[in-house]
Parts: sequence; C-alpha cells; structure tokens
Amino acid sequence: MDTLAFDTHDHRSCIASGVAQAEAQCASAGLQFTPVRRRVLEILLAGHRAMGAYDILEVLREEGLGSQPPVAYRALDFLVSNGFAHKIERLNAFVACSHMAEDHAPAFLICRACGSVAEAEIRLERGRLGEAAAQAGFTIERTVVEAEGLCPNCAKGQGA
Amino acid sequence: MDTLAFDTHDHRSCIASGVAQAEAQCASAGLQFTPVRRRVLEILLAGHRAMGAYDILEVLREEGLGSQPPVAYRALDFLVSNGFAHKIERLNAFVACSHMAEDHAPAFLICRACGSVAEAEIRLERGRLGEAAAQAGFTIERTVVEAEGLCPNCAKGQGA
DNA sequence: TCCTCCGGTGTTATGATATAACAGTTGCGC
DNA sequence: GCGCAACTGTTATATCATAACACCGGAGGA
Repeated sequence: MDTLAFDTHDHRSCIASGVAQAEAQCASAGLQFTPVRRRVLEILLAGHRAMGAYDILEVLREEGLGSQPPVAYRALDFLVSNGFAHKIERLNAFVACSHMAEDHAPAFLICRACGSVAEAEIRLERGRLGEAAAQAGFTIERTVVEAEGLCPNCAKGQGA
Repeated sequence: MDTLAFDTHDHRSCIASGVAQAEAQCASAGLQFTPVRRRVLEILLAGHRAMGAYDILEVLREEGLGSQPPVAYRALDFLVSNGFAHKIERLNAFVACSHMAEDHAPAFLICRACGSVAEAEIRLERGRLGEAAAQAGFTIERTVVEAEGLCPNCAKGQGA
C-alpha cells in the first residue's frame, strides 16, 4: 500500500525517478518517449494527484507544447496504455503510476475531501470476484477498482 | 454471482419484480416513486444492460415523459442514491440493480464485445484493499469495482 | 379555508469530457 | 528520392452532465 499521497513529502525525487523509469522502459521496449509525453508525465508526477485532461492541457498550452484537446488525450493514452499513468474512472481524471516497474492491476483510494489519490495494488482475479468470474466463464482483461472515502488527514479535520 | 446477463431468459418477470421491489421499498421509506422514476427503472430493467442517460432520455421523450437531460439525470440520481440502479463508471452508463433487497457494494463484469453487464456483490472492505485502507487510516465510504473482459458467449464466438 | 413550504418537474443554457478526421512533419529503410 | 509509419497540429463535433430558475401540486399548520 502506498500511502505517500496522504503524507507530506518532498517529491522532486518522485518526478525525477518516475520520468527516468518511464524513459528506461520506453527505451527497452522501443517506444518513443517524446517531449509532449514526457512533459505530461512530469505534470502528473508533479501534481501528485488526479488531474483532468484539460488541466494538463492548460499547462501544455502555457508552455507552447500544444493547445488542443487531442494533444493531451493522445499523450495520456500513451502513458495509460503503457502503464506509466492510470485513469481514475470515478473522477474522469488521470494520475501518474506509482509502481512503474511492476506489471500490476491498480486500485485507488480517493479522498472525497482533499482529492488526493493513493495507489494500491490488488489482484482482483485472485479474490472473490475473480472466482465468480471464472465460474461464470468470464475472462477478465482489465479491472477498475476505486474506493472513495476520507483520508486520515481529512478524517481528523472534519469527521465526516 | 448473477450471471443472468449472460444467459438468454425471459425477463418480463425481472421487470415486474424489480419495479415491485422498488415500489415497496419506496413506500416503506417514505420516498416518492413517481411516474418518471418508475418508467426509468422499467427502461433499465427492460434493457438489462448498461444504458447511457441519453438513451433513456430518448425513450422518455418518445413517451412524452420529459425531453431534457435533467429529467433523465434526476430520475437516475434518485434510483442510484436509493440503490435501485447503479452507475457503471467505466461506461458512463447505468444499470438496474439486480439485488435490490440487500444492502450491498456492487461489482460488475462488463463484456467489451456485446456490452452486457453482470452484477456481483463484493465486500471490498474485507479483502486486501480494505486491510490496506484500514492500515493507512483511510475510511472507505463507497467502492467502484468493474472488471472488463469477455463474457462466455463472446469468448466462444471470437476468442479475442 | 387559505397559505406556505417543499419536493418534484419542465426548460434554457452551458459546462466538462472526449474523439473523429485530416493535414503536416519527421525519420527511416529501400 | 520515395514510400511508409509514427507523431503532432488543428478543426470540428460528439458525448456526458449540471446550474439555475419558473412552475405545479400536495401536506400540514394558522
């Protein structure tokens, strides 16, 4: 469980190491880690929270890296399909992946008060839903697991 | 596990019993089961699959029950908040609940080929994510669990 | 009885999210 | 040089969702 998102910390290193990992994986997989893609990943890593495509687009626009939605969506598609970022369906938003090295099925804890998002790993296939799916003959290819609630910081502050 | 959605069946009875259950629960909880709300639930039960708000709106419109988006969204909000229907975040769509009697955390199996959706029940809080969340001090209030893949029927037909 | 409040409905307008389609560019191998 | 493939830039539009306000009708008190 990665509770980083709920703690204060210096994440300059997250950004650097995230980008470095992505770069390395792209190099070894023959994928193009272009400026726009790199920049979008940096923005996500820097935000360290879920960001909408249009939030990201705004940053890109200020930097002259592209000003139309498809620019952001294409970069995000690339990052998501290659496991460098994830989409939070519940929020229609994106976060940088915090376990880039491993192949994994992501799960998220989303704080409804402060919007922070923590990434966990869950092997749904091995749990009850997985059993039920197997029994029904259903082949799971992809999972969306998102829990919404209150993070420790916000729970302290307001109780509800 | 409810694999109904993957079997052929006569679901006139699903519709009747679903509506009856909702009606009974509304009566006992002092909620208004108005014509629009009833009709939207019927449409969802009849579809027996995930439907977009605008799909539903189109039916309502043909029947003179309202023609603007808020009409559909309000009825859907009512049904979802009271557990008579669920939203599939992955599809931005809605399905009638198949376990109306029980208080439950829904989980879904979504076939990417035919679009059918089966509802299962899962107690995420009791699984690994629940443990991790508890350990991190995170309070889970609501969960989104959706597995995408191939249902048995589509797997037979096309393999991939 | 009448009034007021409240929840629901009808409508306009708009916001937010996402993609289709096509032109232009660059790098690469033949 | 040429064709191809991948990426980018842009226009236009599709799709999903809600804010805001007017109206209506029933419940309950004065």
